[in-house]
Parts: sequence; structure tokens; C-alpha cells
Amino acid sequence: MNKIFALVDCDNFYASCERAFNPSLANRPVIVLSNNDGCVIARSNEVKQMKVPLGEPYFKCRDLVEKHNIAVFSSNYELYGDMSRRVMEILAGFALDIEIYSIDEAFLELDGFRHQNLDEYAAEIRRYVLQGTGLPVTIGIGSSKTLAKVASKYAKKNRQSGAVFNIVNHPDIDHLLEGIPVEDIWGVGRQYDKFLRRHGIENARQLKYAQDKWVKKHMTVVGLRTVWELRGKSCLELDQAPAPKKGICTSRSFGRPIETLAEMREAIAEYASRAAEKCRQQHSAASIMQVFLTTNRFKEEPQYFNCIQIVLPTPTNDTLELVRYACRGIEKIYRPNYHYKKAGIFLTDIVDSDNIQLNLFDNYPYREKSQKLMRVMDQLNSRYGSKTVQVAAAGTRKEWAMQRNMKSNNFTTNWNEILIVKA
DNA sequence: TCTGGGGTCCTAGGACCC
DNA sequence: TCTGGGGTCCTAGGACCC
Repeated sequence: MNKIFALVDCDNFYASCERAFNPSLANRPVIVLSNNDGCVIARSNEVKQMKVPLGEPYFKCRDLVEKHNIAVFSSNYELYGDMSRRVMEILAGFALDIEIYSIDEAFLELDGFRHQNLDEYAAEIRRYVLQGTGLPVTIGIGSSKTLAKVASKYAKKNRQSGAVFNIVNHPDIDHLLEGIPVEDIWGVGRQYDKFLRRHGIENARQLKYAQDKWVKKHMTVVGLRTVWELRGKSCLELDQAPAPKKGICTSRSFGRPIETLAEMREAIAEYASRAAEKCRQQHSAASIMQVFLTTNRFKEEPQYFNCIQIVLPTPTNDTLELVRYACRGIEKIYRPNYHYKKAGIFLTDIVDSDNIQLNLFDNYPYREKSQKLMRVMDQLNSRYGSKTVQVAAAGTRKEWAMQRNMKSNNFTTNWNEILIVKA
């Protein structure tokens, strides 16, 4: 029997999160910017209609912002992360199996509910999420994850048909697929779009009936799975317990160019401690650390990029240890007289932290003590907000830190910033 | 002035082994 | 002239996702 998947997708997630706590935005166009207030990464429907593309540099749409009185926000990941958690909690109550696919999307397996009216069931999910969080969602239902994605895309593009679209028993799926351009299919990016169009495949229906052999040859087994999924044959299982990450990256552009080693050391210490935190969160330890820095490639000035790989004597997730190696690394690749734009840390060769092979010549005498310290640090930061406790090497003034001049409050995670309702 | 950040999977080809 | 056959592991690069 065919499976049944639902894709629940929050509408304009970041923009909607801002709206949820600010009723005056209800009828005002909203955009949310990337780190450093660089690019537009979320747009309310009004802004989408103005044809502001995703990823547009902010400075290029300033005029439009002014003209249409668009509300602009720096990204507030603490808020979005917490709102996401709330949405997922509600969704988990509606299905036996759920895959949290991204911050604003989840797949539900609805096989067990096939005897119900799925459209009504989905509408009910939607009402609950809206009531519980203030966030609108769109739900697509299909017999494979790819078709569920297609259905949700269709619902978003054809608003008049509602925020729920069920493709499972659609009388003429092929006709519907004909109206879906290939680049709208999950798994078809820019390159494959160009390639397919060169070969006369322009919509989902044409891809659905492409030859298996040809697809596999040019789009690997990944592409072939997409094609089979379009045919309604489910090839992608629900992934309920995501594996720990195999690489952990923390990198950011600076609020202003860095021109001294001292500041660069601070920044890299901060990124290293953030990477260590992420590592501990998933109970991992890293065997290799890469440290990199770069100038601004958009500017016509001397360019420099470099990267150094450090093999750690013993796999570790210890902030103090990682910060020490990171600083040593950056000192080796730092060259004076450049304007640096960005730096970062990449941890790889990740292993389970409960299962670390200690080095016979382990030169870190405080390992056990330090682990206790890390636990306390993590607890404090989780309870009182991130960076309540941090390493001194990361500095205190941080004039290089990213700019978030238009950030909203952390309404749900910080008592001091909670929403106040006036009588 | 101003251009984000963090991941996954697959394949081809080279090194190396017996 | 002729120069095996079959593996595995690793890496770089290319595609994709949000």
C-alpha cells in the first residue's frame, strides 16, 4: 500500500515569528535580514509580491523599504529556534512519526490516519499551530516526501485553493505536475534546472516520465530517487533521529573589518568556543580542527585567504583546549596589512564523546576537571542565556562582532525581554 | 558605506594493497 | 610487441537542502 506523508511548512517563518509578537505588523510588509544585516533572508507575502528576491543585499532594496514602509528586522535566531521548538511539539502530537526537517518544516507520516478525512485532519493541525504559536503553516499531502513537497508548493502558489493541499487522490496528477516547473521540485537546483531544460524537460510531469537510465547517468541515484518519488513510489524514509553532525562549522562575517591580530584572536576564540558548545550538545568530540580567515572578496583591495588544519592529540570538545589550539592556528596564518572580513572554525572527524581513545601522551592534565567545568558552563548558559559565562580570550568589548541593529526582543527565552501587554 | 551561515550526499580518480 | 585482476580507502569537487 502507498504511504502517506504530510509536509508542514511554516509560512515565511522568520517574518511570521516577528509578526507573532507585534500586532502592528499584521498588515505591514516585513523582511528579516541575515547576520550583519547583510541580505534579505525572509519576506512576508507583500514583499514577495514586490519581487524582492531571497538573498538580495539589503543596501539594494533600501529605497523600496522606505517607499513601502517595510518593517525590517535583524535575524533573532534565539527567538526563531524557540518558536520552532513549540511548533514541532504541537505537530508531534498529531502523528506517530515525525521528522523535523528544518527550523520551519516537518514531515509527518499519516499512514495510520488514512481512514480519516485527511484534508480535515490537516486543517485541524493548522488551526492548532496557529492558535498555539500565532504562526500560519501550509500543509501538503502526498504518497512520497517529494510529492508532499510538491503539494505544499502548489498550495502556496495557488492560495485560493487554501493552505492545505492533498495530492494523494487527485483525479489528474499528471495535469497538475505539468504546471510545476522543474526547478520547483525538491532536489532540482540551479544546475539540474539548466541541464534538464537544455534537454527539453521543463516541468514535473516531463521529469516524472524521463528514462531511468538517462536520469541515473546524469543526475546520479539521487536524481533517480526524485523521479521515482514523483511517480508516487516512496524512496525517502522518514528520518526521525538525525545522526550527529559529521562536521561542525562556526564562521561569521565581522561587523567591521578586522585589522589586528589581537582582535582576530578574540573572534576566533569566540567561534571556537561556540563550536565546542555545539560539539558537546550532540555528545561528540572532534579529532581535527580547521581554522580559516579571509578578506572581503567583493572589494577591490589586496585579497588573502588561508586555512590551517590542526590534528588534535586527543579528540576533544573542551572549550579551553579548542580555544588554545584555534588561537595558535590563527597566529600561524594571520598576515598583517589586510582587511579581514570573515573567519571561522571547522571541526571534523567527529567521534562519540563517551568513547574517546585517550592518547598515551595526553598532554592536557586537567581533562577531567575541565569536563566538569564545561558542564557547569553549559548549564549556566542554558539557564541564564548564552554567553552568560564565556572564555576571557573571546574579549569583552567585541567591536568586531556582527551588527544586528534591528533585532527584536527575545520574547520567549529571556525574562527581561518578555512581551508586556498594556492594560 | 552595505553582499549570511551551516549542513548532506554522491562520484570519480588516485594511492595503495595483495 | 608484450605489461593482471580485484579490492579498499581517501580526497576533491560538485550537486543539493534550508
